[in-house]
Amino acid sequence: MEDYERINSNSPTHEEDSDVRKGPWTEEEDAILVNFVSIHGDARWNHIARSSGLKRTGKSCRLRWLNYLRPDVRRGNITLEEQFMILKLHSLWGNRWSKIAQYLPGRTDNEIKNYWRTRVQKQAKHLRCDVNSNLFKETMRNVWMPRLVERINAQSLPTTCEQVESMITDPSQPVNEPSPVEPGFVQFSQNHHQQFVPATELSATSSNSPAETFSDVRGGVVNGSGYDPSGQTGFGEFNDWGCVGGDNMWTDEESFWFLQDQFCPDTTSYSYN
DNA sequence: AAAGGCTGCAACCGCTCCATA
DNA sequence: TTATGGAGCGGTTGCAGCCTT
Repeated sequence: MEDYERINSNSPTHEEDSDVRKGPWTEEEDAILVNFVSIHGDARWNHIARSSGLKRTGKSCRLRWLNYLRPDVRRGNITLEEQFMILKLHSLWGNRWSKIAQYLPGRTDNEIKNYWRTRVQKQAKHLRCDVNSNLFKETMRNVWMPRLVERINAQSLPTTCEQVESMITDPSQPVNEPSPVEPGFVQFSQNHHQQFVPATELSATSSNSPAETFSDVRGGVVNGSGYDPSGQTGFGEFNDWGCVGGDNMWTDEESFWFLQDQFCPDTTSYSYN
């Protein structure tokens, strides 16, 4: 309790002292919570909130622990495999963030939700379509996801498409979810961690997949908007969204026109802004 | 250099579900 | 059966830091 009193020693009034604290957590609060959970375990959050002396709600303590303080929380950028998993699992389950998070070890539902809102929905916005629209789903399924698989396989040493498919587990074999590999899932192994991808989706990565079609048309001209990729010879790597990366990174507008050309070739009324 | 806009993320809110008395 | 409290979930908000003008 001394810790908490020290934290809040600058509180001006007794009335305010009795208020529940909100907002960003301090290092001292984090230390108190970590110490308390290490002794008493991560359950009964209201009890923890009261007993620890933290003037936080149980919900706030739980959230802070799960999303930030938990020792197995993974930080850093979302990997290609994780991006693929998010796209795929969201297509299966929708906004079931906690369920999706179960298949991304160390990632929290909050992190995945933020990723979806800030990255994926941004792309949908640029396409002037809803994330639940057929256009967007087609874009995900036929461009972004196959491209992600290509890049994942390119990174994995040396893994061909056939080798990836061979990693599909026997659906008849009983396993515990979410790890080891769930029946019907494919295991990617990279950077000392593993990811699991529903095997049903790997069929889209075969040699006849839309990804090949996509590759074939790289550098094609997209008309009607002032965008002229014909000047961009020698494309570099495509980024996560099917756009060219590196020095030849496509802008959002360029990728917008490219994707429109792929999926709405007959439409000329769209505009980018 | 400064101001305003934008982005990404941490945290909160409200609701639902579930266990227990 | 119903009331109550705790836990968990998805949606939303606030803000720090970055970017653009």
